[in-house]
Amino acid sequence: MLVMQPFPFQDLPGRPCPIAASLELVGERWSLLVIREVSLGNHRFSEIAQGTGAPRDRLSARLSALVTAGVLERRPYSTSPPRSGYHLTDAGRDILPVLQGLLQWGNRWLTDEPPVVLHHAPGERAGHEVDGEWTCRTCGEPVAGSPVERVLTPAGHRLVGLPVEADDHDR
Amino acid sequence: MLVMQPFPFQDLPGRPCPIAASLELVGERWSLLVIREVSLGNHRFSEIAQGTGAPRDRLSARLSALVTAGVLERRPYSTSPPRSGYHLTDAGRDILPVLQGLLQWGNRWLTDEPPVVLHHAPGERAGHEVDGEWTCRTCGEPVAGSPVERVLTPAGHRLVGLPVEADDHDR
DNA sequence: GCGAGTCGGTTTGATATGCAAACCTATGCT
DNA sequence: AGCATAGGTTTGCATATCAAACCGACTCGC
Repeated sequence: MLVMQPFPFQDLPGRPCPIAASLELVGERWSLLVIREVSLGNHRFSEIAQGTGAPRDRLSARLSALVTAGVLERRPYSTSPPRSGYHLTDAGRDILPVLQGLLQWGNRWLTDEPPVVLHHAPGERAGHEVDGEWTCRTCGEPVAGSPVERVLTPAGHRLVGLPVEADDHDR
Repeated sequence: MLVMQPFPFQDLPGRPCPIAASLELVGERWSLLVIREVSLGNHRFSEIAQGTGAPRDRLSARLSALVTAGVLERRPYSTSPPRSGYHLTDAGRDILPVLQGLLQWGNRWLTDEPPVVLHHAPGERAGHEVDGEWTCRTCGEPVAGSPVERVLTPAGHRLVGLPVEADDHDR
């Protein structure tokens, strides 16, 4: 299932952490908005530029980086002139819950009148606004509020407090 | 429930979108890692600096911005010398699912040997790794894969395709 | 064939931001 | 006094970002 380049966690500036690693790939400005646009069905350079508001040179750089990272793929839709659209890979689709989390957080805390909300089961009578929470697929329980333990592998550093620096009492 | 400043969605560079608005507050480099550190129990400047690896001046700027945004609050823990720690507000705690999403995505796609994983119900025999998904609290169904409709308010622009520009055929 | 327009970028030059390292203030410790 | 620690701020330089101009390949209308 691992199609992307293994990420060198130990090269991260702070603690070796999957969150920091993820942000190295998709945390730069415009990157997540590019993924949003593509997920909305806007696959072309000009559409993504309009939807995000990103400068064209930044957009070009981000698109290349996201393709290299394996989050997007280029897919030709015309040979003359040669034109390609950008589409989500499996990894790209798998990051959409993060965007839904940001959407819900923004709607909850930043406004009384959300410009866009998600509706569940839109055709049915019982359609309702999505009220998302992060839930464990294995046991069905919400992750927030459950007893959760963070388990570290040897490279994982200490979670709380300062790491013990290399001992220098002998110099 | 809205304790933060209402965000001017219409001032965003691209479409007026809660995701973009959220990223304006927490999308800059180091911000989400600062929130991660505080959520781990590292409340002091030097602890956060160590845990994130952020330069001290950047950290200072991010902490101030996050306090202003209402994601963190300063809480004095010593009067002489005057010292404060940084703690999550309700809004700050509410963004942790986004970090869990990034954690899981990084663990899934960036490595075979995650440096840190979340374990559910650690004391019990049935403890297991968290396999999170974004689920609707109202109906209990996963959001991914369900029929979901994006509902726009008037300010929400078109989701797909380019917006119709102001007509200029008469000049 | 010719001019205008579109698409997907790249280049340019000014501005803003990020960075490491040094510095500063207040305090405690001996 | 002399040194150490915490929590920053300042400095000087490097990098990234931005808006705007430019470019090559093509299409369309005539």
